[in-house]
Amino acid sequence: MKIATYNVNGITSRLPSLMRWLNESKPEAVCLQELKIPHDKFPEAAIREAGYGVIWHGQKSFNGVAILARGADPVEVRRALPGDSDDLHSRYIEGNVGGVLVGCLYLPNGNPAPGPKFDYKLRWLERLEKHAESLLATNAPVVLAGDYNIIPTEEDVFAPERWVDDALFRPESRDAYARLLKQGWTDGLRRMHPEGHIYTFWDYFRDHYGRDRGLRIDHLLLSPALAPRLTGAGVDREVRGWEKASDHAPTWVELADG
DNA sequence: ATGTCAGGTCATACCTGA
Repeated sequence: MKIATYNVNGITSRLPSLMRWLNESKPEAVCLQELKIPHDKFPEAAIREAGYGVIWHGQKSFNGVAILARGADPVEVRRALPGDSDDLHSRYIEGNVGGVLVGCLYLPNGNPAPGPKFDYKLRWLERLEKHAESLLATNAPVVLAGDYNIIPTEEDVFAPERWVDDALFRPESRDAYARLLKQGWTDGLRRMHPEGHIYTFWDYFRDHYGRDRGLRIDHLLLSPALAPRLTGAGVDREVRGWEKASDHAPTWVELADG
């Protein structure tokens, strides 16, 4: 099965591209981020007409996450990251798809750093680490997929020296990502492609896509029960070049039947 | 410093977030 993550940067603007990509790529499960739409305005009918069941958690203007499942309805487990009931951002949803527990996340950007937004990012990361640990303790096949807003290493950014003060590349962010891997999670893209630049995001500014000045910030982390089934991984980077594209490209892993 | 999207509003010009 193919499991993908795609930050759509506004599902209203991206609906035609999303439909085209679903039809061409036919992933079994998809995590969407940055829906940027009120919960009751989500285009559920269009998604279902494309052959996907869906659960989502919208929010006016910002954030918003969804899980799509081809020919089935995801079975929702939770729609918030545990650990702070006062955090009302729609940034996490979790559900079962085809025997795999899928956690769909949109990690806070955190800029400017330092500052309250960066503090929020670090608190969110602490909660994610705690929840990820509890998921590992179940020994279930789990994928934590989404826009992490973290550049894991210097290989994952076009000009690392320019990003040292950015919340996406600060040591605190990279260290948290490294701690997730140390827990036992496998970075699907890097496991299949250990060397070289892989980008999932290109800024709208200054023709970054045309000049391939990108970042790798969309990740799919596989639990030890799932990692042995990994057979492929990639980025549908041509989608970033389509008309009215998101600044992110769909990113995916392929898994053998369990 | 530059500059581009998307969504929203005390809207047709600015604001925030990214």
